Amino acid sequence: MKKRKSRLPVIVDILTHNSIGSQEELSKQLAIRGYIVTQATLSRDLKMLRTTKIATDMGGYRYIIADSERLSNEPFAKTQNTVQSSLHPAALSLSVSGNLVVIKTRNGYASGLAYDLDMLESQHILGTIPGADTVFAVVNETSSRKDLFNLFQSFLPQSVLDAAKHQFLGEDNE
Amino acid sequence: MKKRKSRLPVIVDILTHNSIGSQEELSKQLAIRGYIVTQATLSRDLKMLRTTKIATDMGGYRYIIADSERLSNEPFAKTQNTVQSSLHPAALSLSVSGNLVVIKTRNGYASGLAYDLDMLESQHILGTIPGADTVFAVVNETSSRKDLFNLFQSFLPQSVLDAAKHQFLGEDNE
DNA sequence: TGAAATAATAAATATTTATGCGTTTTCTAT
DNA sequence: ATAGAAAACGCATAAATATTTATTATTTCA
Repeated sequence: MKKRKSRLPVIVDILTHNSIGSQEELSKQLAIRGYIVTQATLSRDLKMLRTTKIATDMGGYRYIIADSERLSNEPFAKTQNTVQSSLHPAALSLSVSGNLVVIKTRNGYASGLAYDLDMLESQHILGTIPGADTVFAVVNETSSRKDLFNLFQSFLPQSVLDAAKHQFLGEDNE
Repeated sequence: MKKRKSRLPVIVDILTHNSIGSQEELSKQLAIRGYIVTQATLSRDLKMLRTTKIATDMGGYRYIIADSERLSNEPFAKTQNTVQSSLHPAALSLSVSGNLVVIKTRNGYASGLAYDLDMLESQHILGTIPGADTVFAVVNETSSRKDLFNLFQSFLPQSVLDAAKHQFLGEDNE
């Protein structure tokens, strides 16, 4: 049975949009989607994806995807575009410095947010790199701050945008 | 016995400069430095530090420190400044884009390199965020490329610098 | 086609990590 | 100084994860 190829993107998707704390949990989520595998296989899958379990600030754990898997390889671009265009609830703050946007998230959510940001396929964002609770996004040199503001308007909660508004109006406003 | 406070920075130091693949290994390294603790305690320590085990491309595993612990809290600034000013052997390449420096490292070493870069406390580097094999460093807007070149000259191997030299001489050379 | 090589997987097991609980130490406020 | 609370810790064990081994499916190519 060679389901691995189709399964890995699904795992990425699950981990990105859910808080999965163990391989058993993941197994159940996969089962729902028609993939029946043992924990042993998941251990290998996760190693392959360079997934990693990290403590959340809720006291538990959560699997997140390491950056390089998404930054360079990007073999999973077109999963099952589950990007709900709803505003991203895990975002805490946003700031801009030069061609760089820094988004702080609740711990464990950076990966998911970066993923969703990627999925927008905006010409204004050249690439993202998530940590555990921080996303760096590199901005296209030709994009204006107004472009960015518009982009994030449909992506981040109003409260976050409000707090960051001055960032988009300062100098360099093209 | 309340050694935790003094132990945590040592753990950060050990994980930063060594490839530690299990809590047993870490325990041994700590013992060498005079900290005798059980695995149970290390499990708690590592959770507290938001440390995480990630697959290396050597087929094994390695603990790395999550970014935010170092980015925001930074309670461990002045550990035992074990920053050997020797050139960083894990660095593979360096590139500059705008106010951003991107350093590629061997897998698992980004965290350590970012840590050492932080330790330089250069005014030219505002902050770093490590992934598994990539470090993003945000550059002070007022720093010149020449400043950067000088900075990295004493930090990265000559071969890496050579390959990146043109990056510092192109446009925007102040 | 069919033999050999490769890859994916499960089952069982080994290894590693997390945690409940009881004890001791440290801290805090009186 | 001392009671009470909080934090740190070890021990034992539970829970989770990684790996060994064997099996089956898939690919390759003669």
